[in-house]
Amino acid sequence: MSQHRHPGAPGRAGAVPALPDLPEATVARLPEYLRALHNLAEVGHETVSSEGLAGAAGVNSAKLRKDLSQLGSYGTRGVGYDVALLIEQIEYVLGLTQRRAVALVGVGNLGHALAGYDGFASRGFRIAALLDADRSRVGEVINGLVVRHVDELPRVAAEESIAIGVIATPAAAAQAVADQLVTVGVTSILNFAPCVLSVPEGVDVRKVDLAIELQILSFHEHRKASLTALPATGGSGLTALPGGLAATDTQEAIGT
Amino acid sequence: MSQHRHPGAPGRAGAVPALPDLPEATVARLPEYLRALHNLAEVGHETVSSEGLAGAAGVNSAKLRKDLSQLGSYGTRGVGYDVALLIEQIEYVLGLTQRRAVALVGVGNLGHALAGYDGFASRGFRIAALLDADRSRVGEVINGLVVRHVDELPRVAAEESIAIGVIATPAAAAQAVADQLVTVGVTSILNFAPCVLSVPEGVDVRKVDLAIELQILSFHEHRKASLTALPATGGSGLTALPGGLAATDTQEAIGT
DNA sequence: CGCGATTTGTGCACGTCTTCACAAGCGCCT
DNA sequence: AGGCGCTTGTGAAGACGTGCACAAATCGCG
Ligand SMILES: NC(=O)c1ccc[n+]([C@@H]2O[C@H](COP(=O)([O-])OP(=O)(O)OC[C@H]3O[C@@H](n4cnc5c(N)ncnc54)[C@H](O)[C@@H]3O)[C@@H](O)[C@H]2O)c1
Ligand SMILES: NC(=O)c1ccc[n+]([C@@H]2O[C@H](COP(=O)([O-])OP(=O)(O)OC[C@H]3O[C@@H](n4cnc5c(N)ncnc54)[C@H](O)[C@@H]3O)[C@@H](O)[C@H]2O)c1
Repeated sequence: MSQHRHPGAPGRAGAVPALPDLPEATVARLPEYLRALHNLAEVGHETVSSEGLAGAAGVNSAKLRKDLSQLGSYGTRGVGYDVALLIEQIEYVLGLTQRRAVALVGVGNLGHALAGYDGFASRGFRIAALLDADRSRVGEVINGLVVRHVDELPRVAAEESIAIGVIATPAAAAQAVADQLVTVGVTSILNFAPCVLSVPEGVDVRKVDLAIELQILSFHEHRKASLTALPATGGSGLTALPGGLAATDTQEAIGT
Repeated sequence: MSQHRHPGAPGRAGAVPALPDLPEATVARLPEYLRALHNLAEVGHETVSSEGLAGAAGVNSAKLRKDLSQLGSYGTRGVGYDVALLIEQIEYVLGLTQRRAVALVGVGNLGHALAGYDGFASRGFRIAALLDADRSRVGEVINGLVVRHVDELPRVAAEESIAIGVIATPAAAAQAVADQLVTVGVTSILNFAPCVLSVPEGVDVRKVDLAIELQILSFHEHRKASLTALPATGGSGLTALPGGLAATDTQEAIGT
């Protein structure tokens, strides 16, 4: 019964965990499901239906079921999904069973905020190093970590096994930093600098650009403003649910 | 021929220039083109080919041309696009001809970084207010702006015309803040708190979740690692695709 | 004035993602 | 045991996004 052998969780595995080749869109949503599941677990839910979880994660329930079926997951018809098991499954697929080491390069305005952020630790990551080019910042201690000079990157990479590099330097320096990260073997980069990075094949880059998000919102504002002649749909009022559970799935959140 | 009236550039506008109904994917890329165009303009380029701009923005040139054609934009065959004109066009479509006012709620760790960020001002936005619930933070001056209590939101909204609300509070408070923003008429929200927001129809929400980005990267690390263990498959593998496309989801190798 | 070089704009085919709708499976109750 | 209500997993259809390949348009030059 509880002996559902899940595809490759640490305990047992046929041979190769055989990571299914998940669609990118699914991969991007798994972390959201995971967050929702942790919230549910905290409130004591042992199982959850696709409808319930979809609501908590802000997606369509059919999409959620398809996503979960993709990773060979196990729900029970008529009952739903086992929350704990599903957490374990998703964490395994996302590679969160090992706590990955993150190197943060650029400890300025934004870097400070990131360094002090506890969301890293609580979601499967560990800041292994803070690096900056400014010698006057080197030595500063943030959250128990000392800022080291970026030239020490090779040494740091040798000491710790850096899985992910985070770039929070000005755009002008970002490409150089990316090159350095790649040189020391980093194959995943999260870039906060507003610029395009060029990296060799096999290296993944994701970017976060605040201004782009705002500009997308601006576009929709503009569009909405130009439609003011249209009748408003019956305002249903806001649903204020206790933080954590959002039941209505009617939201305009724009994906990707 | 020049009869092409471009939608409504500053010069004058008939009335409402009927914003074309752009695909979301296109909207999401326009800001990237805009950034690249500004860079090009700074270096003195007066025109740019789709190939050139696509390179600078990190996308496929056919996609770029299709995007630009969507917004009825004008290139000149055999020449390319006029950089200044294109900037004007895109800024118009994105609604950046008016500098939009942003209210930032939650001036903590992250909020401080955002408040001190000059990327707002330089990309078409103006921080109109800093708000926090913690009375001990009220009165603090950041970057020339004073932190006000969140209860003053209605007054602030009346004074300034807030177009966009940015939420940088803990997740537990985010829904309540969103409700407050909606109440005072804000219809676009950028949410940094790791939670799903429930908002009435007509309100747009975009979210930025650092942990999700990291977890997506983690998945690809995991997948890459599980492939390294395997023998080279057939050997077709990675034979230096010249500038070809190896892009999986975000971006990978980009030639210039 | 016409020609060739260049580059845009787009028709088309293909792949990915979303959503609906429903059969199959499960547990509970009688 | 059997039936009933609930929920999953998935086939199929359609919407959406992508990239190729090429005709149409424009410029510069002889
Ligand atoms: N502050 C924000 O809220 C915010 C928001 C979105 C994006 N960003 C982007 O994030 C980046 C950082 O922003 P910021 O406000 O923290 O800037 P900042 O100037 O405060 O900090 C940049 C830091 O990077 C360091 N640095 C510069 N070159 C370096 C190099 N080659 N190697 C290592 N470190 C180097 C600097 O010494 C400095 O400490 C910028 O690209 C900015 O556009 C910032
Ligand atoms: N720090 C980061 O780098 C980072 C990165 C990604 C996401 N986040 C998220 O951003 C949010 C803020 O993070 P932080 O590190 O700045 O936290 P923080 O605790 O430092 O700051 C939160 C601020 O919000 C204020 N606040 C609380 N309730 C409020 C309310 N109802 N109305 C107005 N203000 C209120 C608090 O007084 C505090 O000043 C969190 O949800 C966090 O998960 C932070």
